[in-house]
Amino acid sequence: MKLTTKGRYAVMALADLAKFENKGPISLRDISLRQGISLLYLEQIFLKLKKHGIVNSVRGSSGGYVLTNKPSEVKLSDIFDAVDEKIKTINCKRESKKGCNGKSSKCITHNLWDELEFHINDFFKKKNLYDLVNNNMEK
Amino acid sequence: MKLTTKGRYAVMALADLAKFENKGPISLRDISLRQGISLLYLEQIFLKLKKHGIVNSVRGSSGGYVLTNKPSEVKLSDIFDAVDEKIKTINCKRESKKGCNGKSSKCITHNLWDELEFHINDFFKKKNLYDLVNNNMEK
DNA sequence: TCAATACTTGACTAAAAAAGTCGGGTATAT
DNA sequence: ATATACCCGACTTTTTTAGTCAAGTATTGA
Repeated sequence: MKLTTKGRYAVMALADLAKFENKGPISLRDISLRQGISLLYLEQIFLKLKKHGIVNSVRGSSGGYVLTNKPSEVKLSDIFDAVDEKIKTINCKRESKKGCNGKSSKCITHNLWDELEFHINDFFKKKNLYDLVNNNMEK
Repeated sequence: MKLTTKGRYAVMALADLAKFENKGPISLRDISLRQGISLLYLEQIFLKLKKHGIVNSVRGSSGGYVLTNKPSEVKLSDIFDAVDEKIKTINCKRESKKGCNGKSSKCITHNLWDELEFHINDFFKKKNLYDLVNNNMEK
């Protein structure tokens, strides 16, 4: 069980963005250098972040990206959502073999995965970019 | 972010074992049929479970596997451990590029991943096979 | 005894997903 | 007008996961 780089990079990049918020648009090039993430990969990630309204872009030279909202309003769960970092623990459904067809006759561990999913999502819903940058990690 | 089948299958199979505990050794063939998991794959998984002392084996016909300890004493974290389903969220270390070399100068999100890891592990430490089989999921 | 059952082990392979690249754009500030 | 930087789809490589195979060994029951 692990996070993909996409999710991790997205959070790192946005934390970087939050940190330098007051400097106007930040170019991906800067983030790439500071965080050691491939520029081309970052472009891919920011495309998604933009589509989901988490960042806005400014084109042209001296352009870059800015956060749409205040860091304290950006939940980490929103970020993971945007880059398709889903918490998926059940694929019982695929195996039509035994039990777990959704409604009745759930497989023996079904509830467990449901609960885990909730537990993790809950964790990310409680954190925002402001917490991250200011190291407010005691929540 | 997702669980691998190895971890899921291990839990499912052991829950099955716990359920039929009083019937003596349970063969992998039975588990395979009941849970719809490939027999050959189960063998691989149970090898690991045995190495980690979670199950014992009885050879020969009418042999099979039994739980070493009572279901209530088998934490899910032990199971995941045994089959290498690790919760690994950080690999900051690989990238010697920027920050996060362990001690000082941790990367900006280092604490976050640490905390997540703890959070998930904690979840699994609180659950055991008995809870699972008896659907004691409110913990 | 001997055949059937079931565990043991390492190596191998196929398939899927993740990670990252490429090429050719478009917009804008200086 | 030119350099900077976002935009976008398609592509390739790498890694991991999932599952198979072959060749065993041990034990029980008929």
